[in-house]
Amino acid sequence: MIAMRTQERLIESARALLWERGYVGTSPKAILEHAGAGQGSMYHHFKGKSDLALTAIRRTCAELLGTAEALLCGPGTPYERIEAYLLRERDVLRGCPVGRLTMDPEIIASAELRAPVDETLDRLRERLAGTVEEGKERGQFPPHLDGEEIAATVLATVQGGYVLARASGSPAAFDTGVRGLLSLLRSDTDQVA
Amino acid sequence: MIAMRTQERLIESARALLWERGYVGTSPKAILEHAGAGQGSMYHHFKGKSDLALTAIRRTCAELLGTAEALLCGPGTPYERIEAYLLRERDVLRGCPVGRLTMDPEIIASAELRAPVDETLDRLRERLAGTVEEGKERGQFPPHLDGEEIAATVLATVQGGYVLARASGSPAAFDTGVRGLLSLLRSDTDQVA
DNA sequence: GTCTATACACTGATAGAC
DNA sequence: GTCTATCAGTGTATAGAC
Repeated sequence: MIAMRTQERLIESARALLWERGYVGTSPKAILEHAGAGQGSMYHHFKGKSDLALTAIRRTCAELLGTAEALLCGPGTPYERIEAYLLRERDVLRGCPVGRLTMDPEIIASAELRAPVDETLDRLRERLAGTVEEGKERGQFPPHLDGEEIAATVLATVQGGYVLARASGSPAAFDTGVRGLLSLLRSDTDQVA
Repeated sequence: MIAMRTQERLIESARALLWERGYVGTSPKAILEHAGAGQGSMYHHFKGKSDLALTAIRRTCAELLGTAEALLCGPGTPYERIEAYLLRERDVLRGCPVGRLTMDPEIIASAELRAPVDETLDRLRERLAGTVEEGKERGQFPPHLDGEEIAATVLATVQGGYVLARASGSPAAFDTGVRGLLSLLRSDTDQVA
């Protein structure tokens, strides 16, 4: 945080605290202390808490979408790309920095704050759905599977995996759920390139 | 709330607010106002906010577990029971009253508050795993599926379904994810009683 | 048992000095 | 741009009257 401008430190501090404590659980004071800034700085660069949060959330969403799309548009067969997305390294116990926001009452109550979250998960679903459809065309997945449905299942398994892991205090439950999903997808996979 | 004793009204008010706003987002004042009680009542019946929350959480966990086990131990084949659990009526946009607590930093930071959440989701997984294993014995599911893994996948799909639904502001995403999961389970199902 | 009164820190925001 | 000072309201908890 040392070599950043104050505005930048505020955004990064807000991102970290929103991930850890959510919107309701994050106070301007906590952000300012984390950023090493005085009370007035935030109100110079942003209209208030929600304005700073919106900037932070948009950046987090963009980053997450970039990471996921890189894997889903990368090399390999459709199954392999979905597998890569599911098995990618994650800080499981911290939860999903985007998904966790959906449990925050003030994020859901604000159309503006919810919008980037909605858009991010929606694009991820589209990308996953496209990958499944491509797998069907290539004969890797059977035609009776629905791309949109499987996409939602894959994304839900990931988001719910975080819930199970955090409840148990261990990443194991996340991995177990993912392995189960992969075994179901493999059952349907003709091992064809 | 009219015919209840004050203590009971406090617990039910805490349950409602914890579901809607989480632990961090729920203040004693809000609980007292919702319950129509004065400031002192809560501190007569409970040691403080966390003590009341613990009582409320335990009751919510017991209720959820009861509902789920009734379906998973009910009539029908293993597949049908899992289907009944997945398709049961839910207030999807409100989220899971137990699962949402895992995104609360103060619940996770407290071993005492996290314990009932952990135990509830763990028992649910065990019950689901047993159901899958039973399906394997009966020849309804193929032997290569792992009961524990599929149980985690099923539970994660439900928990993650809430996330997708709340993000999009519509229950549709939950249903889509569940349909995808059921289609994967059916692919592996020999339609045998 | 339930109430009001009170305490003290924190919340989100503004004013104005530098 | 950043700071300190200040504000009205809220958060969690206690004291003590009834």
